[in-house]
Amino acid sequence: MNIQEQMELLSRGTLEILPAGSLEAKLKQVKKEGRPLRVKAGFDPTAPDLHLGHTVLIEKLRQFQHCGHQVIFLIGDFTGTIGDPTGKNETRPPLTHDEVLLNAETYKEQVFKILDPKQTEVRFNSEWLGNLTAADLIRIAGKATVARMLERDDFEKRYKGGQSIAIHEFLYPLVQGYDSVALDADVELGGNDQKFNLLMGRQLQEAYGKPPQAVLTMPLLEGLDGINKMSKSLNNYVGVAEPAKEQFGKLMSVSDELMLKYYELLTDVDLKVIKSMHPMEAKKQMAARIVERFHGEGAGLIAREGFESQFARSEVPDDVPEATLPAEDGSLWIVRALSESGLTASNGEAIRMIRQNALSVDGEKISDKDYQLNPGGPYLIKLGKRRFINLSVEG
RNA sequence: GGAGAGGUUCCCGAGUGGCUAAAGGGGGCAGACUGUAAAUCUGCUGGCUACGCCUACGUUGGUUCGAAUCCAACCCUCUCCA
Repeated sequence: MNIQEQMELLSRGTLEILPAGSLEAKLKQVKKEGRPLRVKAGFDPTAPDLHLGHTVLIEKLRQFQHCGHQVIFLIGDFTGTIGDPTGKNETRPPLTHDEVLLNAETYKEQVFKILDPKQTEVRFNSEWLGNLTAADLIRIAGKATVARMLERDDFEKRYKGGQSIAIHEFLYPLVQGYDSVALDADVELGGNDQKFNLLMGRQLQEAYGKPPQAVLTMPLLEGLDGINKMSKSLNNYVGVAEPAKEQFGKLMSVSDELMLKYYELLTDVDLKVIKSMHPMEAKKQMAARIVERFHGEGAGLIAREGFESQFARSEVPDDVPEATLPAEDGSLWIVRALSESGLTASNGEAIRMIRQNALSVDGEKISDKDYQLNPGGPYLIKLGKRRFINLSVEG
């Protein structure tokens, strides 16, 4: 692929290339040197699952590979073990190194559904960060200023908004930037929220006498709520490893407006075509496409059929879980059945659901909270639209 | 180190002695409707086989018939000054 073609592919969907023209310059340079680009992207292994938000970046990495370049999939195991000690609203328990490594394993598994392992170098930043001395760290810290740190959008907001900023949070960008120094990255890829950190990488590379990396930022994918960025902690995500049915259902729950953004960032379909379609049909196709990507050919159609049967025609899905509970005094109180089987979190919730007319047993609406199940079954218990269980009662 | 503000339920945020399981909003869940787990509207949103009991307003004690509300000590956060 010539440089022109590469630029076209690589810049599609990107928000910014910093500094402008740097990527093209890098491409020309490595071509002259007869080597591939070293393209770095970092991932924080604080949760075991990758979600669609991450795949925006991973897709882009794959495109780099398609152009023949070397991808460095960097796992932030060192930073992950420190955890986020802001402590106030989001007290995240710091992970142990073992937990982080375990998460990293699942990352690899998931990420190679998209990336080519032969062109991927998986690295852990504890390799070099773990060996830094206090003196080293202070030397790195000397390369940046507080005023510069406060330019970062989220720091500025928190600072002005009277929220706490712990000192070590200033160290994060530095440490992350140092990764680029250690890895001799030519290009670093990140979400738009990482822009500051990515640029810090440039600054540090220069300070250490190395050529500064080109920076590529990608738009952040909004979560299912359409407001916040997709993240596990906000529970507005679609996980790469989730069951097809679950992914499909979640994708169907996005607003019509958000659907367009998903098409834009997660597919290569022409948006004009989508806008001319019926929104429901467009959404079903979007969900199916994405499901196919992670579950293989045909999975999208199966998920779609399951969805239509369960929600459009109110049929019972075919994978209803089974459970057995013992009777008490000859029968089983329905409220206890619901809470014990895990359909509801408590008796109180079960009673509320019944009062709201959400319960049916074997297709019959039950509105009496004192309803008893006789020994036998299995009873098909349905709570709301999505919770099912086949429950047997042991006499 | 000094002066001030503050810590409330999943989140934000009212509440300054009993009417407070605690306004309002968000989120979540349910119902109706539909074009879908969109949108909209309505309701519910600590636990307990429950007209009652238990647990909850940073922590621990205290005052009081009675405390999220008053007092004391402590912990934590923010602002200004140094």
